[in-house]
Amino acid sequence: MTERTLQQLKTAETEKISHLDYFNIGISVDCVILGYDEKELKVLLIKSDMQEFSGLYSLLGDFIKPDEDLEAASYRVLKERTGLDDVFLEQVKAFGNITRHPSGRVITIAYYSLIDVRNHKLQLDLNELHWHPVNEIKKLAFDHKQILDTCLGRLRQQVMEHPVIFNLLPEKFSLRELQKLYQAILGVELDRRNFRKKISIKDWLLDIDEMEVNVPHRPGKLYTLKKQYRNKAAKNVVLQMA
Amino acid sequence: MTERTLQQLKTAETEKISHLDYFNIGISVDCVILGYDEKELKVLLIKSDMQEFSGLYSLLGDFIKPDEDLEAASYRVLKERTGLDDVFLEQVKAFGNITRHPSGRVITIAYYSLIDVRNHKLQLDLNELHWHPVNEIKKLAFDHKQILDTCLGRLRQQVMEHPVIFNLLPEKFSLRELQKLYQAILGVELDRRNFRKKISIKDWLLDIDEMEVNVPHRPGKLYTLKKQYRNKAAKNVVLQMA
DNA sequence: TCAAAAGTGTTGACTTTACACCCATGA
DNA sequence: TCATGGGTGTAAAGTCAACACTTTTGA
Repeated sequence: MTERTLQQLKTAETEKISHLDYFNIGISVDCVILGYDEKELKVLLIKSDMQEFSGLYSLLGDFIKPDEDLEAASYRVLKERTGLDDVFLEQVKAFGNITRHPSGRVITIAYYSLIDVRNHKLQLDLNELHWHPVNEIKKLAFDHKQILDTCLGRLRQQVMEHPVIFNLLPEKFSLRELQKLYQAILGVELDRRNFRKKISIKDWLLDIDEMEVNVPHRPGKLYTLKKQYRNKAAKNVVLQMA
Repeated sequence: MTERTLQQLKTAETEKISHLDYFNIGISVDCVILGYDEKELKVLLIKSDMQEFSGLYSLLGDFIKPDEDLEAASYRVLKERTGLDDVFLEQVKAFGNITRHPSGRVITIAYYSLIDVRNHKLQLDLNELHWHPVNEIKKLAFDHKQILDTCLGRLRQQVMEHPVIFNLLPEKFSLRELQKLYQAILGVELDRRNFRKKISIKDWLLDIDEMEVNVPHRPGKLYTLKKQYRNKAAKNVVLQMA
């Protein structure tokens, strides 16, 4: 870390003063913004600007404005950081340990978001904002590692029940790309034939009669998610016993 | 409603003044406290003391204190209302619509709790606090109907994966009681033989070599949940694709 | 002609469902 | 003796997992 960077850091004390309006209890949203780059699941992180967490990365978040819905605050964070506003976003849970924020009492509401990394040609280099492979993350500022893990757990839970994973892919994709993405999220190897069978039973995909181009092997068919499944809000899962 | 009751009601305005400390954004917890009385799943509700919701019932909740964990606040509400403190409690999600509370901006974090109704011989008659069959609830104060429905959905989701349902039963129970409880929660009829098979595979239960007494039919064996499953905190569900 | 992945079915193991009879108890 | 639920097994259907060969393309 350079001298210059050190001087720019806020302390918990200075942040507390600048956000004084919020402190009895402050409320924020934190977004686990996930993307996929053909190999790995990645999360968008920013270098923490708090001295207490110097050198660590943190999730993207902000305080909620008094006249702003929870979802609106999350969408605002997303829009500010990625330029995207038509994205999948789902609340996971609230985190509220007394000591989780060094500036004072801050309860945060965690969201996870799935975006197609090809859609944002944005200012990633600003603000030390970067994609990080989720599997390589050991430690984050605040309790953000715990938040990340909780959100990844929720994603794994949703992924076979609901067609949410497609938010991470471009509009047209091959079954190979889709399978690799499932494998990246679930952390398992899947049998190719069984995978294709399972997906075809779900009847989520539309065969658009196009083929891959510029692949160094036999091109596969391209598919797209059927329109009726392209909602950006998740539904509640209801499992049945019998 | 009597004249006397009307006079006691707070208005949003008076509540706003008395809770002024909390308002930029107020944060509360709301508890969906569920019990089971051998026939139905019931939820503990209190008659709303806000004029805006006069005649309606609401969940039990309170504002979070600045030095209090989210879970601690929920446990406090439970303890105050039921006298119980060793109960199952799990966070579901936060609700934060701008207009959800007439006194101002209040974000609430919803918990659901499972208790054995036989354990609390408490002051139910005070404060118009009563058990209500969940299936008969049409409308509640605030957005509490939505919160209730969301919590019930979460309960249904958890119930076959994790041994949480036993928190609603006395320590010793028969398989019939257990089956009826599953049916009440899931809203389905289950085949008795298949149910017993499925439960026995899970290996959650200990045969304590006692029989039901005072039943008007052949007494069934009594079981108890094995000690290793008797934790009061739920675990995250992780579903696997293959 | 090689490397890489596409495309495609079958079998056996396991899981789930549907279903019926006799037994023990209290009223 | 009747009503109620206890206790128990099997067969058929459905689902899931394992597995291999031929084809198409680009290098």
